[in-house]
Amino acid sequence: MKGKVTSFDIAHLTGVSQSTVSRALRGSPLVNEETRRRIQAAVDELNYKVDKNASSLRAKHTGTLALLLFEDPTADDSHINPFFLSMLGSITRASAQRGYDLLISFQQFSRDWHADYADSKKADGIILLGYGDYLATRDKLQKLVDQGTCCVRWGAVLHDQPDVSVGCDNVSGGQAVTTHLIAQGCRRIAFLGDASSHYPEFFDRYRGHVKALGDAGLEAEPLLQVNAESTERSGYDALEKLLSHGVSFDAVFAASDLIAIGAMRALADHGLKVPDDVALAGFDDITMASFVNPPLTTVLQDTKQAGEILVDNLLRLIRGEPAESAMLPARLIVRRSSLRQG
Amino acid sequence: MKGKVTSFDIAHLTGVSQSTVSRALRGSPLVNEETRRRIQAAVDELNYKVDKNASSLRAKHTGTLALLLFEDPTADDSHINPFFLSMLGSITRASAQRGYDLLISFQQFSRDWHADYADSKKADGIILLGYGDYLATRDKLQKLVDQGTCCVRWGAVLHDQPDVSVGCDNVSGGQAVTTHLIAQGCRRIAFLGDASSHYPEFFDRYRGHVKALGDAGLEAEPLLQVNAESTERSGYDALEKLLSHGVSFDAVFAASDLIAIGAMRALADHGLKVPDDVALAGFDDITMASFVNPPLTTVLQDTKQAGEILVDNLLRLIRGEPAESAMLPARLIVRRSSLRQG
DNA sequence: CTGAAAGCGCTTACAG
DNA sequence: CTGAAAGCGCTTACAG
Repeated sequence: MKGKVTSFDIAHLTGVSQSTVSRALRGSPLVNEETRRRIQAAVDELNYKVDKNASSLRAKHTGTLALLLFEDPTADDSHINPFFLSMLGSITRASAQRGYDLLISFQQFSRDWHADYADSKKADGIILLGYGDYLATRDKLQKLVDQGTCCVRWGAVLHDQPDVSVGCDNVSGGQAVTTHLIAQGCRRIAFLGDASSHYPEFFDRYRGHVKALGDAGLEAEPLLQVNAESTERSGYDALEKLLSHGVSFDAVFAASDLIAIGAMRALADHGLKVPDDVALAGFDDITMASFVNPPLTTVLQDTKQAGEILVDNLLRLIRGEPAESAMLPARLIVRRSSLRQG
Repeated sequence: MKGKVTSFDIAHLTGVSQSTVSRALRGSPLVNEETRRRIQAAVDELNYKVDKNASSLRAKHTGTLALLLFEDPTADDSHINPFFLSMLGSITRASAQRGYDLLISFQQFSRDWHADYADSKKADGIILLGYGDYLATRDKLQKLVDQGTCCVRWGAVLHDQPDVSVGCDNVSGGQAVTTHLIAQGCRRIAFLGDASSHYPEFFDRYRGHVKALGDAGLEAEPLLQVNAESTERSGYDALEKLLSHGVSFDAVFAASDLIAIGAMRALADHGLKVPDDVALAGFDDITMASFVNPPLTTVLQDTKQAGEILVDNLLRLIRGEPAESAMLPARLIVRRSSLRQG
C-alpha cells in the first residue's frame, strides 16, 4: 500500500489546480470538456477515488442513509423476522437506486438506542423499522424530530405521531380477513395478537376484525382474543392459551404470518385440521406463507413499494421538502388454509 | 437546527482545551478522572456527538465494514436469495457486536462493481457475498488484493484463490446427501446444478455426489446432471429438462434448496410423488426447507457461525494480522422428502 | 473557465 | 496530566 493518491496528485499530473480537479469530479458545468477529459484520464490511471470522509466533512452531507432495525430482546439467534428482512432488502435496493449507501444497525428496543447516526454525521437521515411498544418509543421519536433529525418510520399511521411514517392499511386488511372468514361460514373467530395502543399495527388489524364482525351482526368475544408477539413460539403458545380458555372457535385470525404458522403447529399437535376444523389466516404474506401446509391465507403488504416510499420520503425530508405519512393498500391473499369445503 | 456543537464547544463549557476533550472521548488513560467527568457532563448536556467524518479523515480508519452482495442480474424483484439474506443478518449482527457499522451494497455481477468502498475510505474492509461465475470474478479479486484492500469472501475454499475466503465443506456435504439417498435405496440420482469450475460451490457438491456414487460402486451418468442456478424458477426448468432427457431417475439432489423447491413443484405438476416416486434433497437449509410439503432433506450451513468467522477474519486483516481461509462443517438434515417407506 | 485560499471537525505527535 | 498547533483531503465562495 503506497501513499494514498489525492486530488493534488491528479492536479499535478494534469497540470491544473486541485480546485479544478474537484470541480471536474463533481460534474460541475464550469469545467472545460478537454480539461475534464484529461483529468478523467489521470483519475483512471492512478485509480483515484474521492475520499468520502473529507468530502462529507466539507460538504456536510454524506450520501448515506441509516436503517435502524429494532428487534425483540428475546431474539438471541440470527433469525430476523422474515417480514423485516424483506423490508430490509427492498430498502437497500431503493437506496442504491437513488445513489445512497445504506448503513444498517440492529437495535434492542429495551436498551437506549443510538439514534446518533445523524448527529455523528454518519448518515443524512434514518429509517426506523421493527415491532415494539409504540407508547414506549413515542418520546424518543418526538425528541429525534425536535432535534431536527430527518427520519421516517415503518408502522401504523396515527394522528398524533410526531414523525413521518409509512404503513399499510391495517384496518382494511384486518377487515378483509374477517369478512372472508365469515363468508366461509365461520362464526367464532379467534384473534391472536396484541390489541392495545402499545402495538398500533396489531391493534388496527384487530379493529378491522371487530368492524367486520359488527358488519355481520356478530360480536367480539373477549375470550377469543389472546395476546401474542410476532414469533412462531408466541403463536404456538397463544393457541394453547386459547384452547385452555375452553371456548369454542371455528377460525383463527393471527395478527402476523409468524403467529399463524406457530398456531398452525399447535393446531396440528392437538389433532385439529386446517381448514376443516379451524380456518386460519395470517398477515404479511411472508415467503413461507405459501409453502406451509396448507398454504396460508394472508394479507400482502407490498414491501417493495413500502421500501421505495420510505426512502423517497426520507430523501424529501433531507432536501427540506415536505413529506407526508402514507398508507399502502392491504391485499387479501386467499389460500387453502381458510377455504372450507362446504 | 442550531449550529452544530463541536468539541470546541465542549472545551469552552468545561474550561479545558479541545485536545483534552478529544482525548477524554476516545478513552485515553492520560485524562484525569475528574476532568473526564466534567467533560462527559458537558457532552451529555449539549448532546454532543463526535463527527465521524472528521474523525475518520484524521484517524484514517472508519469503524465500518462494507458488505457487497452480488446478485443475478435476472433478479428484478426485491426477493433476495433467502440464504444470503440469512447471511446478511448474521454478518450485520457480528459486525455490531464487534463495534463496527455495516454498509450494505447490492452489486450486479455482470456490471463493473464498485469495490471502491475501501479506496473511498467509506469502509475499512469489505465482505464479498453472492453466487456468480467465479472465473469471471477471479481477476477483480486478485486486483483488489494486490491493491492492499482488506477483503474476505464467502464461497468455496480453493487452493489457487487470491483472497481469504470462508465456506462450508461442500464436498462432504454433497457426499453425505448422496450416501444418504443411496442408503434409502436410490440408485439413479439426478443432480440439478452447475458442475463446472465457474461455480465452485456447486461443483464441490457435485464432486461429493460423484464420490459417494463411486464408494457405492455406482457411476455418474452425464444425462442425470442438469445445470441450474440457485432460483426456484431455474430448479423447475431443470427438472423439466431432466424429464425431457427421457432417462429414469429415482432421486434428485438439488445443489440448493431453492432449486429443490422449484424441482418439487415441477415433480408435483408431473404427478410424481416425493419421496415415493422420487426422493429429493437440497442444500443450505433455508427456513422454507422445513415448511415445504414434504419437508426437505438438506445440508445445514451454519450462517451464524459463518458470519462471525467472516467478520473476525476481516478484522484480523484490518489489524494487519494473518488470516486464513476457513471451511465450516456441513451437516446433513434428514427430513421426509428423502425417506422411503420401504 | 480557472486558481489561491479558507475551513469542515477532528486526532495526534510535540512540548511541557 | 494538559495545551498549542499541524494537518487529514476535500468543497466552495471569492476573485479574476
